Amino acid sequence: MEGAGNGEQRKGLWTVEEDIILMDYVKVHGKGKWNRAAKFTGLKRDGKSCRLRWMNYLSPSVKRGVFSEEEDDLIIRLHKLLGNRWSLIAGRIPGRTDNQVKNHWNIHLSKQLGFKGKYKVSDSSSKFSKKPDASLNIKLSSNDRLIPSNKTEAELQNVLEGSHEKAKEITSTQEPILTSGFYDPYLYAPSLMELLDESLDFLWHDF
DNA sequence: AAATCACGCAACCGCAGTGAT
DNA sequence: TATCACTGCGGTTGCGTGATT
Repeated sequence: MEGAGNGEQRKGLWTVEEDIILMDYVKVHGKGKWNRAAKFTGLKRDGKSCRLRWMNYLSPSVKRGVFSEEEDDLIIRLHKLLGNRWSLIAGRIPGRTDNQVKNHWNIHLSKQLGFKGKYKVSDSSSKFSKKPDASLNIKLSSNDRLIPSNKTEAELQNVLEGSHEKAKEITSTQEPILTSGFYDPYLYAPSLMELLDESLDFLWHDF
């Protein structure tokens, strides 16, 4: 990573001043239109960089700190089900971003589960070179998603959405508990994990 | 104390999908 | 319908820092 950019675009780590400018912009104009945000604020960053900074760091919904065992477990289960669909996995783990989940997987969980080093694409020409074991009856969608062959992508989404709704029901019937200013869903871990197991059973039935 | 190594994380890159014109 | 701008995603890179030699 280079420091201050040569000319127009700045790259590398964000400064506190840049963070404040971006936060102020979002406070007033809301999220989205990141290219416009970059121009409007005068930040020498492109829209993608602004978006990434907000999504992964500045957003108040981002939970920081170490991953709990429950989160690890959830990631492992969801990864088994979904493959490297980090955004989908992160979407089921409140407060965690796809980047966090991806990093955590590559650094900790892949080793823990005996993957050889962190996952690397062996052939740069192939974005998704890590194909599933052919002996497993897995099909790949147009996006190379891992989907049990007897389930459609829509079914998969429905089940996950259903789980999400159920999870909301479960959590809404219990007293919300804040940990360090963040709502900690894993205080409800038993119910949520049972729910996930149900979903996994459904998806992998006859698989 | 200095050099080296390994790890963790933030950020970049390229590509694909989607919506607006 | 075609084109373009924007957004989102996954893979990868490289910096910062603590541990080890």
